[in-house]
Parts: sequence; C-alpha cells; structure tokens
Amino acid sequence: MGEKDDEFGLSLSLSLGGVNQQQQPPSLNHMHQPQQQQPVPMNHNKTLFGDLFQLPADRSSDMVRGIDVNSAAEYDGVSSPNSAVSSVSGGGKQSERDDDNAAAVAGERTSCSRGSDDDDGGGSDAARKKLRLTKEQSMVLEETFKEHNTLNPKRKQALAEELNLKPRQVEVWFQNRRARTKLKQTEVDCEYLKKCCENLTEENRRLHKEVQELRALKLSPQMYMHMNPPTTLTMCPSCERTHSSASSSPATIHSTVAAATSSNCKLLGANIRRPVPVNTWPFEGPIPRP
DNA sequence: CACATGTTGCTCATTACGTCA
DNA sequence: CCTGACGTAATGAGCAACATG
Repeated sequence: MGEKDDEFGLSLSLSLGGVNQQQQPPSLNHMHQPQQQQPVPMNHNKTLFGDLFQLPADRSSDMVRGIDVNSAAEYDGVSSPNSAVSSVSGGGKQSERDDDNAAAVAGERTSCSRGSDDDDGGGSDAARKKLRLTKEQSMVLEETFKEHNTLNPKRKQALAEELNLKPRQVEVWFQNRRARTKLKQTEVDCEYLKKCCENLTEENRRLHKEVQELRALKLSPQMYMHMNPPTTLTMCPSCERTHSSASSSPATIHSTVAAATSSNCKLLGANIRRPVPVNTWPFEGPIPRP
C-alpha cells in the first residue's frame, strides 16, 4: 500500500497531468511530455520500431490482447504472475511481503521454463491472481512514467526485461497509472471549480445586496443630497477615475461597480489560481485513511 | 482514390485480489 | 478471526489512427 511504499522512503513525486497528449491542460505541462513519443500513431512501432525489434517479444505483449494474459507466457523466462502470487498471500508486513513477493516471482521465474505457458493452464481457477509489484519495480516504473507517461514498444520491452515482468504487465501498469493520474487531476479540478463556485456565489450575493442599496438610494434622492462628502478618494484601477471609498453617494456608484468588477476579476483570476497538481501520487505520501 | 479489414494502443468501466484497521 | 474499506493489478469493450490489400 501507499503507506508502506512511503515508509520505504519511496518518495516519487507524481506530477499529475492530463495524461492524454491530446488534452493536456496548460497547468499540467510539467508532465514530462514526449520528446520521443509524440502523439504519434500507436502502431508506428511497425514503421519506426519494427525493424529495431522484431517482434516476438513485442508481439507477446500485444498478441495477449483479447487472450488471457496470464496464459500468454511467451515472454522469455517470465511466467505468469498468477502462480507467483499465490505464495504471496497471507499477511505479513510489507517488507516481508516484498521480499516474499520478489522471491516468489524470482523463484517462479527461474523455475518456470519459457515453454511452460500453461502456468495457469493447469489451474484455470487460479486465473486471476494478482502480482504485487516490488518496491524496485514500482520505483523504476514510476521513474519511467515521470520521464514519459506513455510507452513505446521498445521501452515497454526494455522495461519488461529490466524488471522481469511481462510487457503486458508493464503496459497495464502504465495504463493504470495514467488512470490514477487522471483521477487525481479530476479531483484537483473539482476542488478548483468548487472554489470558483463558492466565490462566485459570494460575489453574486454581494452584488445583489449592492443593487438593493442602490435601488433604495434611487428611490430616495433626497437622502444622498445630505450625505457626507467622500472622505477619501481612490483611483479605480480599471477606469482610472477617482471615487470615494467612504460613502455610497452617486459618485461612488460607478466606482463601486468597478471595484466590484475588479474584485470579481481578482476573485476569479488572481486569488484563485488553477491548482497545479504536484506530488499527489500515493508514493509521495500515503492517502490517509479515515 | 475510396473502401474494407487488420493491427495497435489508448481510455474507460469494472472486477478481483491483497492488505490494513 | 471476521469484515469493510481501500489500493491496485488485471480484464474487456469500444474507439481512433494507421497500414495494407
């Protein structure tokens, strides 16, 4: 879990971002965006990378599509996580678990020959056991994600080999990671919009009140004939006219509105900045439980 | 050139598992 | 020990972009 990850000093800053290259909000530009992988058509691997990496391995990731991934153990030396995981179950502390997990995975890997793609073939009931990634695996994936939040086949393959995972697992991790990022961003955006809404409501209330006051003044013109003259004059920043800030005489009407307008702008523009999500990834800090 | 088909990778919604309080 | 909540790996459907015939 996140807490555990954190307790291992794993502080990977998660830059939230529009994961999507197409729809990346300006505020999220710190999301490392592609030098190498622009919103390039996916199957450019065919043209760009196809010759670099001729495909059995890559195909293993993609041919898995639609097939039960766990049974598609084409990837060299990597067995299904399923069987590995079964040994992980049982409640230990995370550190133990990680070791166990790693050991289990490693053992599984070494023990499982490449040909034995029926790792779950024997027990199809064990079809969907979950492999918990080790700390190191998560860390490497996270670092890679920070560099670029999408994968090209070459990177996928390289990562898979480096981490002793199946390419499909790397792919899934990135997909889920993008989903988490997006979710976090949505939450941040939601908060921002809520704040905007609150401020607008407040401003609206204030303006309504002001309109009522002005109407009242209009109905009783004799009132402001006897009002005190403005005590202080200030410059309206928007129209550069002077106005009083001490009374509600007609002279202040414009300025009041102007001030309201400018304050409104301030409310929406300056005071409330669109939040730039930073480091909201669970690795950075565990999401506290209630 | 327009079209049908296949491939690939993506998002989205959901499920299932592992862990913890 | 049981249980519910939570995080996350994994799955499947559907879509878009592109290549190919």
